[in-house]
Amino acid sequence: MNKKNITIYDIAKEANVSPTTVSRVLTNNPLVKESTRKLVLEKMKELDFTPNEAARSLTRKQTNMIGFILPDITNPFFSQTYIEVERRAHELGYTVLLRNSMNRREMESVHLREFVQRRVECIVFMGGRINKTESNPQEVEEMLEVIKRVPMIMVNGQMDGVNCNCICTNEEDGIRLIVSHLIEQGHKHISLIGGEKGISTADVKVRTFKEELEKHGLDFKEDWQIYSGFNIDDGREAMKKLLEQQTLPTAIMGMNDMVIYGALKECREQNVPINNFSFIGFDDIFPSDIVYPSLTTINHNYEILSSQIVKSVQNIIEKKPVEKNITIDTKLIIRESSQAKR
Amino acid sequence: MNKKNITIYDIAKEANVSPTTVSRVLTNNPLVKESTRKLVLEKMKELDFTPNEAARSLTRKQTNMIGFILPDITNPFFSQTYIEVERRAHELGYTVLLRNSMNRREMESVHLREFVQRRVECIVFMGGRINKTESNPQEVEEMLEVIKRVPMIMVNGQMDGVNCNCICTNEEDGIRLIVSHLIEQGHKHISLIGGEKGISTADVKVRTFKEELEKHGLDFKEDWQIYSGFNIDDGREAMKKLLEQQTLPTAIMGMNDMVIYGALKECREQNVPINNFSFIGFDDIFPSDIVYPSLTTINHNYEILSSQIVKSVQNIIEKKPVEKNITIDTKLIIRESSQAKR
DNA sequence: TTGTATGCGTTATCAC
DNA sequence: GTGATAACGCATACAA
Repeated sequence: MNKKNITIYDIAKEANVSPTTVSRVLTNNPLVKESTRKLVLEKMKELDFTPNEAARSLTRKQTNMIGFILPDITNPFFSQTYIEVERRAHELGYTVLLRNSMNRREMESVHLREFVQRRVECIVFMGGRINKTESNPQEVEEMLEVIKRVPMIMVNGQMDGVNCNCICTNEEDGIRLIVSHLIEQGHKHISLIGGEKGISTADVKVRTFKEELEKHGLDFKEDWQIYSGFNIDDGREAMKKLLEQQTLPTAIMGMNDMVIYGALKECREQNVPINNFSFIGFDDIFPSDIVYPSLTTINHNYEILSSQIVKSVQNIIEKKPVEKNITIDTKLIIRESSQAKR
Repeated sequence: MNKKNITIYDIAKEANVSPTTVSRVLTNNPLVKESTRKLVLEKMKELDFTPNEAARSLTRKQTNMIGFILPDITNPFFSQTYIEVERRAHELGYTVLLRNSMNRREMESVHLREFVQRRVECIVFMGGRINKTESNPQEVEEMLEVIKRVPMIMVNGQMDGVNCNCICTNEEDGIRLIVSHLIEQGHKHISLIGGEKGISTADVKVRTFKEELEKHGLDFKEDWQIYSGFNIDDGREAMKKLLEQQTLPTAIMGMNDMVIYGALKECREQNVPINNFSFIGFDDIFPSDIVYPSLTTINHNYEILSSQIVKSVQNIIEKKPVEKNITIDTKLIIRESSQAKR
């Protein structure tokens, strides 16, 4: 904020009308005569006037802001989701506030508090606390406090004890698509690497994975399901452990694409031919199309996901009915890494 | 904003003090007795009070917001820069508003207008109009209008006729590092692909590239410098054209990493051995460490870059002296793609 | 230390 | 169609 702030009073004076009238043209009130509207607009241009959004928010009791908390925008999974939300929200006149939590609880708390303070009209939450299979009581309580003040949408997660809108990828189905695909390709020995026990997205995948193996009459081999984490290095670590085993699988699924990037890296490091395995990721983030071999993976239908998010946001803000739980179907993207071998 | 908004007046009543006193504890004014401060805080907790940021902004005439316009947050180059800025700004109590312009001028205008309206205290600008070698007069004029109201920092760009703070990567030096490295590796036939004529970052690189070749007594071959764009597909396209040539280079530099990802892809598509060439990118975005072969490239020193951005933001807002033009040195990251061949 | 009065820049409610 | 006037929720100058 600079020097002399010019306000609707200044415009009013210049245009020989009341501040009210100026306000009316600002709000596109049709009750104002065309000629005076023109005059006012002219003066606004002349004086380089821009309405103060803080003042507007104060009186209208709405900020047109929505808050978006996610773990890490440098992860393409999140940026691909975020950018679509931003675009669509913008079309509806909403400004989105992005905050990275780095999956850290204090960060989440700080951001939540700020959002409440700034009176965002809806919060979109991804990652962190809403991805724990067993939710932490303190975190639950905090969420409940927040939800009393501002509506929230949880994306790809939920919290027991927090009744709130959820929009989730159908991860179970994603896993089914993968297993079916691998079996079609003739695989009987499948590994699942990465993720972390207690993180719901990992638990769900492991559970479904087991179910699917059983359904198809395949054995689940404990040693081939290796937790490690969700990042590239975690993928390397898991792959390293896997390669130490006596017998090896022929196909390797990752908790996400990142993990597989790491696995590929580890193979190269150890001079293990990439072709020994079929690799499949999860998320279909953009590098999966450019790594070598390009990665077969599960796509989240980002457009649908983000459009659902924004649609829910809008309905919530406008107090229209909203589906509490929305599931987004995934699709299998087949690339080089899972082509039939030998 | 929900039901009955509770305000400092409600707290005041509950605590039997004046609203002023409540305001004082909100602003950490030390003049308030410890016991009453405690009482007030207690009541605030009891009533679940959160100060209204819009109201605060209005009276204090500061919003603690900074605006950040960049082309596309899904591009790791930008997200890697952005996230560091967000983190550091947050430590200083600033909220950053992120806006994607998709390099589109109208988008930039819309965002600029919104920033002015929301009274952000500083704008950080990347990409789009500030990367044109010849700046558009209308865009210049708009920028001047904006700058009159809110200070701006241009990152990796500038505009003739707009006197404003600039923080730029030393791209010339980056190119020099690359050429030297390639020559050390014994290369005499070097190509530069991607980018777009008229975009300053491309023009600068091409110019420096020519200078460096000459300096080292190598010929600049017109056919080996191929414009196409900055994305993966543009890289493919350029590589395709290159492969149609009679004689081929032994080393290929890209305008950025993305372009090289595309080039690698095209080679595979055409069954051209990757090993025929040394590849070098620019930016060191994260997939460069996981593509195959991992990509030698130029790193922007993201920590230094972002810390400089935030430092400048802070100085500008606090009206301390600021260096108008800051240059950030790059560093060469050597990976597999440029190891000596044959 | 604490309280009163006023301003911040809009919008909304009336009345004219 | 237009104009006073009162909110909106907080901070600050000035008093006490």
